[in-house]
Amino acid sequence: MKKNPTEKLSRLELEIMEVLWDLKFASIREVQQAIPEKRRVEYTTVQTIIYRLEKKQAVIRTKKISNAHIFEPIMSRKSAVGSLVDDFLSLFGGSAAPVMAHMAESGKLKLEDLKALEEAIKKAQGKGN
Amino acid sequence: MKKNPTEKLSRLELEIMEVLWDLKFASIREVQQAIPEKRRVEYTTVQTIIYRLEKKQAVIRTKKISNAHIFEPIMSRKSAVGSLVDDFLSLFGGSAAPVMAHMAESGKLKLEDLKALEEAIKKAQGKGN
DNA sequence: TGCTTTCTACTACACGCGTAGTTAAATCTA
DNA sequence: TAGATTTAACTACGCGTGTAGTAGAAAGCA
Repeated sequence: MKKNPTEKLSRLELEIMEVLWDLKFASIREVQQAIPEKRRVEYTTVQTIIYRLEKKQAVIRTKKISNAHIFEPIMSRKSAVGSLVDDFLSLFGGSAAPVMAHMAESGKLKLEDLKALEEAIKKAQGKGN
Repeated sequence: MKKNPTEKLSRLELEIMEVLWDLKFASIREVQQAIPEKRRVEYTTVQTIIYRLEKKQAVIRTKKISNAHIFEPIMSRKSAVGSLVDDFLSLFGGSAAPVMAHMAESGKLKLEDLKALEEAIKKAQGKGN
């Protein structure tokens, strides 16, 4: 009954995980520097978030280079995004259709997107069957 | 520069708005009773949320029946859902495609859903052009 | 070896949210 | 009209999140 697999990440936690998924491993300073200037936050803020990610078992510290710890992601991007999506869909009863409909209506979804999606779904179903 | 149009609603706020959109108007007690037993919360909790919705300009109290206030939604479902969707998409750079892709991959989106969506998009685009 | 820089570890704090208790006023009922 | 019921109005509180400060240890440099 453990609930740790795929704990939900917050906005900033996700942003930092993106950096780590990209770099594979990094120190806190490196993560901070890798955040686009527009959204960059203080070193200690990044530190706090990474510690929280550590508690959530999304990252681990693997080694120490001089006096800096090196962190690596252990939660996969797929599972992180997945739980965010699930959580969001749960607001609408758990099904994707109404959300999609809204995106379509507001022009966020284009026909090309749908074409690509159909392919993806066909592929996924092929795998499933 | 007012930021009130379409303030973001939380999970519970949304649930209560759903009730109000459905009933058109209701007292706090009526809202509470309308929430499915599984998720029903205390009267005072509903009250607190409705007060917060009032501050966010999502509902207003229109009249008083004996000693109970009657509330009505003034934020539209469309704009409420819209800002939630936008907010969520902003986690992924604001575009819908990656989110869709994940839903497709995890089987949350079916081909039938896509068919329906295509229709919706065509209709919306027709309107747009 | 002592000064400077950098990083760690810890703490703080405000705000939103979910949740609900308390107190008092208004209304209903016997 | 007095007691019971229902509302309203206010307050509280813990958790998650974004944000960062501070103190002290470690490492690099002169």
